[in-house]
Amino acid sequence: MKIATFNINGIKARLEAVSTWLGEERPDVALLQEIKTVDEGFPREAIEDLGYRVETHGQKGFNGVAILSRLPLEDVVRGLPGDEGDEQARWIEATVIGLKAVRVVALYAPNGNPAPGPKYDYKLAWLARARERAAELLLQEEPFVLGGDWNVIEQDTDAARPEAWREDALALPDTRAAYRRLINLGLTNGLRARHPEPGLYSFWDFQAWAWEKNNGILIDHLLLAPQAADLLIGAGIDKDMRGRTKPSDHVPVWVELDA
DNA sequence: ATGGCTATATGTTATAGA
Repeated sequence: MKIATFNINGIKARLEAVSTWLGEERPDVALLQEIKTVDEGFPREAIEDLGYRVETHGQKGFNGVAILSRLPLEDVVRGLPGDEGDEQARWIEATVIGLKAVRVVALYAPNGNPAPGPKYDYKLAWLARARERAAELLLQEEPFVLGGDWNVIEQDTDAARPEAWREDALALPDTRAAYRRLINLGLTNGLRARHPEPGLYSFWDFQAWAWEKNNGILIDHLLLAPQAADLLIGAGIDKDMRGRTKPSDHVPVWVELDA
């Protein structure tokens, strides 16, 4: 079961790029972020025609996540628990029925800038809620994958220019600490389990020739429960997507599981 | 700090992204 995460930065602008990618890479499951549309605005038929089931959790203009799957989906749940007043669409779960059942989450963590401030407070609270949900899922002792744009630069080697991010909400010590508290529940970073080397990135800014200068950061991650890490076969980044026509500023990151 | 690119909707400008 190949599971990819991809922040597409708007499905309306990215339908062609996403369709081409699905056809070439054939992920069994695609966890999408920043669909930037309400559910009714998602081009469901176009994706279904490619052989994918579609489950969305959208909102108007910003955010929004989706799960695309060539395999059956069960028990779809929308929203991250822990704050009834949170109206931002950043979390959707489903169980994928492959050779084994795998619970997957498509998530879009808050950016959090400017920090300090209310947006940063929301980010830290959101990461704490994600940790609580992960702890709940771990109690079930079944395979799961938390895939998405975590908006966290885990360590300086995940940025081409770490000094440029030192004061940024993506790399501040409190951000890294909140992320580590989640990882330390016992989750495995699928890409890093196979590729620990520096210089791997999943985002390059649209501005200032970031792509041309390879000024990137790694912030899109698939975090595996122990029962999913046991099934890990391989992992990678579809880096070439960033150099194509009308790209997203993110590229897909994927894992292959024996499931 | 400024600057600058992209997407969306609030739409000939503002907001958010990272």
